[in-house]
Amino acid sequence: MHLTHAYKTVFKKALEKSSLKPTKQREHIFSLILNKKDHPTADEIFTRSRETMPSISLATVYNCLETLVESGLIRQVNFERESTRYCPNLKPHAHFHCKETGAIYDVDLPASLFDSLKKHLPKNFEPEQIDINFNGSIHNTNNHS
Amino acid sequence: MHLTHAYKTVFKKALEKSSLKPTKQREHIFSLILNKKDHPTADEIFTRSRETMPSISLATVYNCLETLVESGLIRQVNFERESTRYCPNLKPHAHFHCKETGAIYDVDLPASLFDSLKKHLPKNFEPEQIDINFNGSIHNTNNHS
DNA sequence: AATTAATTTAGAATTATTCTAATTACACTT
DNA sequence: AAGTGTAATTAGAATAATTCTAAATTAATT
Repeated sequence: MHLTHAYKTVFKKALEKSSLKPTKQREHIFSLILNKKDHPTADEIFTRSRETMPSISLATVYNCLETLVESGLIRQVNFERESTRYCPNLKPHAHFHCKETGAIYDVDLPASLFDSLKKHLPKNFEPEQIDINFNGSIHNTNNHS
Repeated sequence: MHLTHAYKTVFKKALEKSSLKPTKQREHIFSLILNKKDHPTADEIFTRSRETMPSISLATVYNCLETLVESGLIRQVNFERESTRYCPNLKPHAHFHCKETGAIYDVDLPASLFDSLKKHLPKNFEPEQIDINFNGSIHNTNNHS
């Protein structure tokens, strides 16, 4: 679990811009999220963290996640009232939530689609974020060969 | 707080289709949501219910809301991990959440937009519901007259 | 009227998250 | 190197929305 040099720079810059410190714990959690992009919950991140940093606490995990979100390095993803999940994909995209497995998939979307969504808002509405969540199931595509 | 004849029929039909009973409490809560469409939380609905039905319990409010959602009469609306809110608008629409006031506004969207969203899913992904949530603020449009 | 099944109810339990207060780590000065 | 100040981490308590449980009520059916 390790950040590449490039990500290390991004990490430091992003935190310092909000005058936050690039600590061991923050870096550890960020690298965890970058290296397994399965939209883990805080608790899952806590469990994974402990494998390589046994002294970290759950409160720290929550704190670090908050600072990473604040500094724009990761995004929160919410489905209904399930535990918040975390996503390092910063491109414009939506999420698909499989109601059978609970898994979450990124769905890339063109920026133009977000633009046409915005066009439907009254002129004085200023959106900062747009969340698009699909909920459904994933069919088996059987090959009858 | 009263359902029109038309809505009473819709209400009964929808519940009976899922073999649920059109009880006083369910009707009361449904009419409350229809008559003040401000996306109330369960707790707000509980408080409002008590004004005219003082014996209703919070558990019943949660139960009724669940059955109303199940039978398709109302929709749940979630923002981040805030309390779930309830919405009787069944047309395709999105929600705008004002981060200053916490208010939620319906944003009507053409069905075509939902269709083009769906086109970006892999072929075996079967969406059942699409939630679109804007988060932002509402500007003052001053009239310099 | 008796029986049955569904609904309502009060309160306990659960769970994700936030809060609190104490400790630790670190940069900066002397 | 020791001292100071600030931010970060930590453990555990507190909070809040929701769900669960088991008993009581209601309504429909025999």
